[in-house]
Amino acid sequence: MFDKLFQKLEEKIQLSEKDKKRIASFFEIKKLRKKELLLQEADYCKNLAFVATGVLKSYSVDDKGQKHISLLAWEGWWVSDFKSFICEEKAILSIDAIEDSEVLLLSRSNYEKLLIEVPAMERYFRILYQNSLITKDRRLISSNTYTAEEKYLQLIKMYPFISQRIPQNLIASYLGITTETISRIKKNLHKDN
Amino acid sequence: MFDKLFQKLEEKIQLSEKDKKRIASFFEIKKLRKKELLLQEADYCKNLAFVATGVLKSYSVDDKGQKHISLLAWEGWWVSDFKSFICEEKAILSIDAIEDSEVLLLSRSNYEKLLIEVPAMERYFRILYQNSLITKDRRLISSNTYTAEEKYLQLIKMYPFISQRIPQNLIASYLGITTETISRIKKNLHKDN
DNA sequence: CGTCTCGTTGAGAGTTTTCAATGTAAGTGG
DNA sequence: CCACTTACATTGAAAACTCTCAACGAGACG
Repeated sequence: MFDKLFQKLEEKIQLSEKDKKRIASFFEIKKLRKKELLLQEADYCKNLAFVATGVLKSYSVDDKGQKHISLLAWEGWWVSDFKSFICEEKAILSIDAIEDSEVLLLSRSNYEKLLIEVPAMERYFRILYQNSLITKDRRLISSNTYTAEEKYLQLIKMYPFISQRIPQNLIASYLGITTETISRIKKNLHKDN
Repeated sequence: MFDKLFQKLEEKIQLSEKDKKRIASFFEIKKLRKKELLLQEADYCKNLAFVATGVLKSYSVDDKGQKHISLLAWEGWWVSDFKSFICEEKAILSIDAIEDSEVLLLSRSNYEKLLIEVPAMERYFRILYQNSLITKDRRLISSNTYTAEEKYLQLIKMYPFISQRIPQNLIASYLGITTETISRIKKNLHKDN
């Protein structure tokens, strides 16, 4: 269960066996069935979740009841309603499992303790957030700059196998467009060949 | 010149006078005239910039020559092409001054040194990035969820005085819409009163 | 077999952009 | 101080893009 976590941590920082044991002790293991909720909107987000296996999605729901996916979290990714987790406010995101999944949960107090007791983790999270910022920046530029078709093509290029694992309607929601629009984009692409 | 920097740092971490002197030694001061470039697209982004006074904007230019502002950086904000800075790639963003400004530059090698020599700065940047992530997340959700009018109103609510300092066409670019659209939104708002 | 989920298609509606023209305020050099 | 230029905002009309709604189809699953 912790293999994936340590693998990801060790991409960015060095850890002794002792560190690893200490780190593991801060996490709680949770299994999720497909569609099961990890976080319900308006609850407090008590954990940072590391996805060991499976895929989760985090999303918000607007006034008209439409879902907007903010993150697709695969194995090796972290997911939470960050603002709720950090600021101890009510969550505006919900999080659930797209497939049966296993996650490692890190509570707020354990997060703080971990950062202090294992200084390398302070560094790990700084680097993780630094990289996430880069990704988010590009997504934001992309979202404001490109048409639906361009955004879709960029996504496919970045994650060629995404449609084998994520239904089209969720991909659409992630891109901020409708599933019908994707359907038409695919049709046009075929025409052009 | 460094007052603003220390003020911002001390919102998040504690610093001794000795730390402050050490920190200051890593920075280089630069003054920018209105419209002067801090970073040119396709150059390498060699610095993290802290805005001491003034406002800068970072933006990308698409195939059609249109500018898309990714960040408006006021006093107390940091700005850079993060990906270029961290990964040492060519920048896709340009950065210039909207007003006469003063910035403090932190080079890549000084950044690394600073994080190691002053551990509190590791913590500072972790918290800074953590908060930036929260903001970016909300912007991304907003960008994918709301209409031009809703996005504009949200921005005005968040930064009531923004239009006193930032021309409308730049605000439009920041929101990923056109200045004409903002003009029409304002017209409609007056009608409703 | 029936139900549920997911994707496709068409037609019409809505939003935002594009392009072009005009207005207005501010800044510069003579 | 005026004339000229430049930057920025407004308005209209047409075009482009994407959505909405509704119907239909295909596959998975119990």
